[in-house]
Amino acid sequence: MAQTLHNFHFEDLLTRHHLKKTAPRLRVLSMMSSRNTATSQPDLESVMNDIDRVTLYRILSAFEEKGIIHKVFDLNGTANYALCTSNCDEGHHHDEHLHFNCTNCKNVYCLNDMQLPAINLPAGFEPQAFTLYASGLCPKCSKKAVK
Amino acid sequence: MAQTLHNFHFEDLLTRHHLKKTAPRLRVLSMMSSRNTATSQPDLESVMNDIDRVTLYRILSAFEEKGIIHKVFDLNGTANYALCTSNCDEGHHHDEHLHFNCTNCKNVYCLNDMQLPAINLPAGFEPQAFTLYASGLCPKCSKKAVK
DNA sequence: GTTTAAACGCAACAATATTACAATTAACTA
DNA sequence: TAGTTAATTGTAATATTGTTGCGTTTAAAC
Ligand SMILES: [Mn+2]
Ligand SMILES: [Mn+2]
Ligand SMILES: [Zn+2]
Ligand SMILES: [Zn+2]
Repeated sequence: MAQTLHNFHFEDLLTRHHLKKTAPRLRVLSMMSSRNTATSQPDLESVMNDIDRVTLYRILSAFEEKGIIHKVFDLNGTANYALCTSNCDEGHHHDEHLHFNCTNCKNVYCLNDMQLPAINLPAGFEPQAFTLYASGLCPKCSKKAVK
Repeated sequence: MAQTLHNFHFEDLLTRHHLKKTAPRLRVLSMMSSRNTATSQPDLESVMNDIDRVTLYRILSAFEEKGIIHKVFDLNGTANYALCTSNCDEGHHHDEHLHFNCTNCKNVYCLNDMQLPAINLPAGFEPQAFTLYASGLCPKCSKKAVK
């Protein structure tokens, strides 16, 4: 996480997905990759406050469609966005990892390594995707709590 | 589900939680208990369109605080509400069951019997609650799909 | 350099949610 | 049973989040 990705990586990413390289898009990618947690819509909006809100929404939905980022709602129903690390395809994500929502700092962590256990459902239900959330204290906040 | 609950049950419920028995509250309880799926905020609002929106929000948050209902966001981030069946306490829910969101009819099902498997997290994370969602086709919609 | 589809910015609007305060009423008490 | 009061409701104003339509700009292709 917080791996040092350079601008040409993002430019590459955009080209591969047939998206024009534009300043707003590169900024969104750069911001997201600089964090080790997902970024909430309000955060995005305040940091990118010189980019039009509509443009931001369009960038986010384009990225999501292309499989570049995924959207996850936190416990308060707020949208959070994070880069996909699991080679998601256009229109087909497979980010079935655990999301951890800290009740203290509100951050949403993508725990990419945590695979979901097998779940079986009552007869009749035909599941296509699973999402697992955990909430509680993240490492930083649990340390503070000990003090 | 869709168990025939009578008005005096709800009145009882309200008294037990030190909530005044009012028409809007009884109607919300009655509506929710008549369904076997969670009720979305838009649904609630349109069915209860003669109750003020603010009142509705206040009823919902009061019920949630008291452990009478629980709130679950569907895949689109829309709030859905369902009665608690797991003896939730004031300020402390334990509705850790699976929620199934049908991609066709959009209904949210509380699968109260499905317990979550044990999940272990990376070091440092201190989970307090888990939430598991599945999406796909519900029994009704999967039947239709076969035709 | 020209062309053009894609992307952006702006304005208007829709949906969801919250806050402040005045009016009403369910529940308690005398 | 009437009177009192805190809880609840209604109303208005505002905030936040998200969408749509349309004119302008620009990255990319030729
Ligand atoms: Mn994630
Ligand atoms: Mn439920
Ligand atoms: Zn935290
Ligand atoms: Zn269905």
